[in-house]
Amino acid sequence: MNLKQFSEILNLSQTTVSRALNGFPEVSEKTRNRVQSAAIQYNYHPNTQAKSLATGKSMAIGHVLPVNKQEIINPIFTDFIAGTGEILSRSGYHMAVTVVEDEGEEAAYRDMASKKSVDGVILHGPRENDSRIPLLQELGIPFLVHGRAQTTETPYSWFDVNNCRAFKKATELLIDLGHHRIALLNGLEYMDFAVRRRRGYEQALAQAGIELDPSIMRSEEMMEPYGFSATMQIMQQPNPPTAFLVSSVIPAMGVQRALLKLGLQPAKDVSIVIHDDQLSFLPADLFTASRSSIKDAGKRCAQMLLEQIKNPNAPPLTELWEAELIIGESTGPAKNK
Amino acid sequence: MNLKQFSEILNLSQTTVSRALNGFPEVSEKTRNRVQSAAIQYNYHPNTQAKSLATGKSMAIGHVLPVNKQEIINPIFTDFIAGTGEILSRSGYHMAVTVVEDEGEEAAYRDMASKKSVDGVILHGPRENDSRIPLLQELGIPFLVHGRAQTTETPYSWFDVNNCRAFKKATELLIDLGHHRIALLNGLEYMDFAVRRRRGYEQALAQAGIELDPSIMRSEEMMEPYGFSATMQIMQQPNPPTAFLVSSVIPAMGVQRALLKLGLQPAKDVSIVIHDDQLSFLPADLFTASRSSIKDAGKRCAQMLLEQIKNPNAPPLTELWEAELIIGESTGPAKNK
DNA sequence: TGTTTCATCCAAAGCGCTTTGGATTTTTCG
DNA sequence: CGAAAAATCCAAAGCGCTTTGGATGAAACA
Repeated sequence: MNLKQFSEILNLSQTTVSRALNGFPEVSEKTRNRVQSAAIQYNYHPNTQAKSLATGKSMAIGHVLPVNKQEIINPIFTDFIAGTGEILSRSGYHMAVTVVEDEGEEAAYRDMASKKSVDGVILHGPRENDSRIPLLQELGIPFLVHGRAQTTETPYSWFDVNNCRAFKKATELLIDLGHHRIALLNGLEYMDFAVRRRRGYEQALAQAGIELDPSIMRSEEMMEPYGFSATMQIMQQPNPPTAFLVSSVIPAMGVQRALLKLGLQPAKDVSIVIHDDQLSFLPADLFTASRSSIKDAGKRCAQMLLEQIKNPNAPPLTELWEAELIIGESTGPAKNK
Repeated sequence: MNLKQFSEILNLSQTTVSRALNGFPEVSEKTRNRVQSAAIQYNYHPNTQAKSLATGKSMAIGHVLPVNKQEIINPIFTDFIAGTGEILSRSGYHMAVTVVEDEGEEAAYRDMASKKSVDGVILHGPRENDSRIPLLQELGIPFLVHGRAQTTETPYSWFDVNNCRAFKKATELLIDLGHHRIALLNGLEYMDFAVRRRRGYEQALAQAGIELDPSIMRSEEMMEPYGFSATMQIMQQPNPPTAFLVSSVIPAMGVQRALLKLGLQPAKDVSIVIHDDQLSFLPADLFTASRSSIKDAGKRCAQMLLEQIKNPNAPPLTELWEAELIIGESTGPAKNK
């Protein structure tokens, strides 16, 4: 059923029907009600493409997901879009997801711009210096960065969690518990968030007068086997740490597996603090954690992007959330030697 | 830049340019080359909406993701779309992802049909008797089910892994190793795949003359804490099992955590066999597993759906893959009492 | 040379919607 | 009651593309 047919049923012009459905004031309440209930009755929805073509808005926001060399997509993405999707669908938007190999990302954005296939974009996983930001600015697509890029100085909109502070506090907690050798299992340190996390860790150690020891610091993609093997290795070195600071629940599962395998009890023998993205399928209360919901982040990102699409000339929006420090069962006082 | 402007640059009609770009034979190779290289030079891409409107194809395929009461989206979705997306983008399609609350799913499909916003749909997580299948048939949207629905008898296209056989073989493996008390940690048993898995387990036990024992069988959403708590509970019952058959790597991580915590060694004290969807961020070789790549499934589903969109009157396509049984480090002979 | 065929290109009609500018009807008020 | 103002509705132009049904010119043939 298209507008023409639908308006003939109602004995109204296409104009009036369109206006009635889109909330314009030039139509009486009586007519509007009649139109709206008929739309439900006949299950009439305007054709998406035609509407987009006429209005120039695609009513879609894009996610470009790079599949990296290891062929994995970051699993937090699932939770993120659960949040984003909820907000967007409430506003009549949908999500256009494009999966690309790492190098194809720029082409994907150019494509979107040229085809006018999305009204805005959420940028994932910003690097310290991220070329996608100037690209999107050049292309004129409204976008919101989930995270930040340190070295980019032209202003842009972002939403981030205070990773530096979160890790500083987490480290301080461990220090207060008497830990002096604290291992850091960080994410890949070309990612902006990982750099900030490391900085927080370093600041806390410096304040306490503890020297950095690269032999108990690692930086890799946040997968379970990474946590396991790093822990096995680090714990079998001379002078092993008494605590681990881990960048995500996923490698933390590996840390725990390693400790148990080594006959060590979490909390009692070795403390663990993690940054917890609250992945819904992994245990929540197991670890002491700086917690920050990825799903809520998704929601907020969607809201901010929509706001920006609405008034494109407003200055960039930025928002920084603090992580909450949650004491779980994975920390305890350092054992005296 | 739109077609009009672009064709003026080339001193050609819009018709000729459109035909040159879309591979029609009525245009000389010389002209085609000229047009194609100019398209690259000026970064001309046809407007998506206009093209869709004119052709009647949206060049999009839809995923509807229900967020369940626990507010989680199945994490295997990430790996699945990594596969799907790769195939689709190669054919010029993109993915439209809609997140809905459980009840909103039907409305989401009706919406898609009425708005003509997608050319096809991939249906996730079929129930034993799934009302979405007749709905999509009624709406006339081409669709492919990832999985099957036992009790639906009108034919439809599906792709599935032989869950029954996989679990039968896995159970037989354990039996051959001398295990007679085998716990089953299944997924939610209103899901079709879970029913089939249970059936495989039951068949193997029956063949070996082992009676079912509901006290060592569980059925829940496949999350890590489920594996942990079920294992703790089951192992502390009288006459605990010597082996676990687990529906996914995620709860299996919990099983392992529980065993280690109880001071039991996987493989040596208690064997574990899992069904492994090869989630890229969890350990792969840790477990003996019936393995089947979710990403490859995503690829194949995309291909099948595209084929179906191409010839809509062809009979439904179906494909059943066998899982591979991989011997890992989590199984060993049953201990003699 | 005049007639047929190809090869090549084009003008214009849609696809289903929004929106401008105007027409028609109803209400208001001196 | 008649004119002006307000309320309500409509015809038609466009959004940027594809595609039908010709038109045009070059090559082929007799």
